[in-house]
Amino acid sequence: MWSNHIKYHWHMRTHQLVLQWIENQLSTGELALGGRLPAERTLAEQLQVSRTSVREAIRVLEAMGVVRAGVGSGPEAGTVVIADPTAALGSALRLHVATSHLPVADIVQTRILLESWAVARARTDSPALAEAAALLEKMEACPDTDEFLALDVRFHLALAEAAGNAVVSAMMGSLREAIQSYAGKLTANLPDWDATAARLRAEHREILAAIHKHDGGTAAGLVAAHIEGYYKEAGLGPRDSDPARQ
Amino acid sequence: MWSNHIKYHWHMRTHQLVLQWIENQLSTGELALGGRLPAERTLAEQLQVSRTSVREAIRVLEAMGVVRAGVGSGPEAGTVVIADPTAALGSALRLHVATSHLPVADIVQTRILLESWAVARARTDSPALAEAAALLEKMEACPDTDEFLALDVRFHLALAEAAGNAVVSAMMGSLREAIQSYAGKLTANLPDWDATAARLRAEHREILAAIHKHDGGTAAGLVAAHIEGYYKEAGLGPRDSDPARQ
DNA sequence: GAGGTTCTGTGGTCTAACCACACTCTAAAG
DNA sequence: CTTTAGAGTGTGGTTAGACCACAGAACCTC
Repeated sequence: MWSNHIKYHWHMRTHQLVLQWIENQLSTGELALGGRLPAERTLAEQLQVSRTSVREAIRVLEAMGVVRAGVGSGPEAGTVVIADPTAALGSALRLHVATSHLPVADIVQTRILLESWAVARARTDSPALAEAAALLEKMEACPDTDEFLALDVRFHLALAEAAGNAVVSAMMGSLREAIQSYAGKLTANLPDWDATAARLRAEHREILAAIHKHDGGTAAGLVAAHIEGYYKEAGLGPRDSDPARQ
Repeated sequence: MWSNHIKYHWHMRTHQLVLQWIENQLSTGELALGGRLPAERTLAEQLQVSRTSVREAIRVLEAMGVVRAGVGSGPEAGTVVIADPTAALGSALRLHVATSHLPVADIVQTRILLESWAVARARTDSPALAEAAALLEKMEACPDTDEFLALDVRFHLALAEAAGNAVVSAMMGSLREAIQSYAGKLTANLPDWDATAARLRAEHREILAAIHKHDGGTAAGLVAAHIEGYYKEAGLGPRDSDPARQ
């Protein structure tokens, strides 16, 4: 995005230079996950720029989930490299939804796409599946609606992770916030929450069972129907909700 | 991401406050697409923070593709609200690929997933399809390999847009950089580029034809085979490359 | 009226301070 | 000797104020 744009007369802004330097360090492996960036003042001196510019670059990386900044000293302090792709995608999605340029219906549709794909190829031995099962247990005896929804989102996230595709997992994770936010609003439209919750639990069990029977196709269909059914029941179905099919 | 973290003793950083304020303005519609933020100095005074903090917030928004900052005066100047979801996702993906936490194989796999889904439900009357056809024409007489690849990426991007899902389009767009970067590297492994290029063109035509015949299923299959075939020919197939199926 | 010239407001950058924090070291107290 | 209270050190967080480059607008001069 920043570099590679062969625009002559393009005066690269200073913080982008810092960004480029750090990205290069990441590419060459000189900076790896868990590694720490030089202190802001040090880095500023090294690159011959002001600390301000260094900080702007770090803010961007932080928003992207690439680093985490911590004050003080010790292992928790300093600016350390992390890997949280979800952070960037999630914030970006939320912001663009705020500008009304990413319709909620599209998000639901995308969720169905990603999730049905993921369960269709979920690995039976994935630890994420075990986590999903555990979450399902918790949901069995969960009286609170909000807590139930939170668990529900985590359950679906776990399903998405079971396919073992980091990009798909990250994208699903980034939808999490958006999903939880309006899923909560939708419960108000439901006539009988207890009945709905019971149905959701039952459907979750069916999905897990299908996965364990290595019946990916069925699992995908169940997931699609599950999500679709919820939004339809709440009166806000995606504009075209059947999953990827061919 | 920023708020909602119910951590007591959590001192929100100043630039996050600015971020929150701006996001709120976007949500309520007081700031809309094409609108201009108050000048940095003005905003700093309004929110009773330093200009530095305002700038850090703006840097983040800029990286997310939410605003564009321009110097000088006139319509091109100032900090303007834009909508470029691709920017955020693209940069984030590139950075996380740099940290080796998003395997290329996963990206290819995700590309196949999104793209085959998109063509399966492409709207025949979509302007994106017309653009795809135009790009195809250009590729017919394109001697340069790099240029051909650039056109190829744009062609596939247009296909993804034809489904009319903004989120899917944004995600595909964000993969663009990553795709083009290693697609270029892969050409070195090809024994006969001219032959390959001819085949790719032919496959593109088939895909477009299938879409226009409203045969989404066939189109999806063709796209999957098309992408998969290329990477296999170059000796770097995704680890599991068949598209969503049920 | 056409052509410069100055004015004004914008973001871009830098410096130099100060703060809060969390660990580390040290020296006094027991 | 152990414990503990305090100073020391290095980190990011924040601020104020200054200066620059830029681009349009308003103003003059010819």
